[in-house]
Amino acid sequence: MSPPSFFAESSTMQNQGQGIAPVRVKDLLSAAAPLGRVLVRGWVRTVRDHKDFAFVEVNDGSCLKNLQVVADAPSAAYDTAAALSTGAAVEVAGDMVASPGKGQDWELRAETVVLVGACPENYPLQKKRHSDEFLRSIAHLRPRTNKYGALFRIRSAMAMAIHQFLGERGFLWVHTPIITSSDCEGAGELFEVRAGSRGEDFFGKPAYLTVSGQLAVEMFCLSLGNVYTFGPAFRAEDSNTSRHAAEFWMVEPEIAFGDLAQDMDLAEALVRHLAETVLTDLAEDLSVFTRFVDKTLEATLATVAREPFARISYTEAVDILSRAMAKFQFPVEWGRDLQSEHERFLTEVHFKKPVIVHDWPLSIKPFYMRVNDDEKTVAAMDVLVPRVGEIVGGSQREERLGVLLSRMESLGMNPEDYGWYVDSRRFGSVPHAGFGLGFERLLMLVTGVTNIRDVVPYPRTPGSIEF
RNA sequence: UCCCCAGUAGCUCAGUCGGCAGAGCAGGUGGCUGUUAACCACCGUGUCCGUGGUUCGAGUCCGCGCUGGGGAGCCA
Repeated sequence: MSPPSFFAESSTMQNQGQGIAPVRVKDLLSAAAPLGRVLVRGWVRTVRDHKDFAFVEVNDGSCLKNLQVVADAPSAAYDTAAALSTGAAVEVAGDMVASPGKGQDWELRAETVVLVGACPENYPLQKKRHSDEFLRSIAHLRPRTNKYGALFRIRSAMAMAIHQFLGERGFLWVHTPIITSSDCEGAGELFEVRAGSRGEDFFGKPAYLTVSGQLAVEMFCLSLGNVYTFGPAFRAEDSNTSRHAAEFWMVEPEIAFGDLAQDMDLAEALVRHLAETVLTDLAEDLSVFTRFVDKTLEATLATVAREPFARISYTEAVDILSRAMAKFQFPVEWGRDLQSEHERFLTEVHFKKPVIVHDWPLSIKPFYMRVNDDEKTVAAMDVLVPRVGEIVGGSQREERLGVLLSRMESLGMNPEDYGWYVDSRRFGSVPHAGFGLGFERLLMLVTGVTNIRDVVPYPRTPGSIEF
């Protein structure tokens, strides 16, 4: 049972419970023994009223299950309960007793039922399945459904698990800036930031929303040791797909004195740990997705969590794809980037589990990735997972000043624009490596949800910022 | 940004060859002694996405636009 509510004593809300501390439904339903007189607050999912009694299903968001409230007639509690409608907010006080009916262990025998907030008949959520498209149009109400309640509890738990996993391994969380000045971090179009009437004058130079905290966090890696960022990133790309959003969250660990092998080890350990966490700690919420979204989800997650990822070089990947009998729309040729269909073939058809592809052609990767001895490839790696595709992208960073400068030069970049970044290679440079894990793509992996818009509370995509 | 598909009641959808706008669910009313997305009976529901055109007549055919979805590119 969780600790008593912080608000138990200080609540200003007038309730009928005569000072009883409110209890969350999750704690009530998991109780081993009767809890006596309790107070519950939540939202009505459905009402079944009969002549002599009424059942009210109350959900307070703490867990998937509803609490069954029973009100006997004749009583004021019955009159209020029978008149409740789906969506109404209620406060119920009564005795927690073993349920004589089937389907639940406990139920709340209501002494008082208070209508906290009424809900009229034009409430959009009904006691039936709705399409994801419809629920997306009422994003402010969809967390009241079973599926999205479970989704956002899982989202919170995954974020917590990431902090815990990295924290336990000595990684420090660095809050890199949301507003940046570098206009060429090597990834995508930028959103420009303006300050009302002062415009660009506010910072004295153009400012943008960050596309990645990597360059900034590298500096802290070279001072604090192992570090990570975990926060929002923004891309102004006109991407209209189920896997892209203009605002999304990324986890970006950076390993001091680390190489590509350690980078792959950490990425694999993190993804496997998160899959295991969902399977073991979030089984109830996960069941929604196994039942209604993807019947094979648990098997897929078990494979992710418990089998080592395949690891192949880019050159080997090209070899496998060239020999594959599958017909690809796009040609496979050393030096070209892998297409979605190629990624899916590797992870879904060939290996049937997550695959790490490492050592990519230098010509298709950004300036900060470490050049290998062959001078044709860089120490980069992508983690590909079934259904989602690329979930992690990372590399060992180029720590040699001369090599970094010549890479920037050959890409037409001006090192003076990155003075602070280049400085780090001048003053006590060390090998280091890191990666970015797309948080929403991780959520798609662990829930089976196929549209990124459905794992974000209020999704932002081109032409869409309704909420 | 490109290709494809869709838009009809609050929701999910049917609507034949161009000829009076339909069903289920939700909602309302009543009934029901333990229900589980309860059940039974009865009741209401429309800018057929918008706009222009073809036609005696358009939900239906054609053009344009908007919105949503699927796929591609880019990427996390």
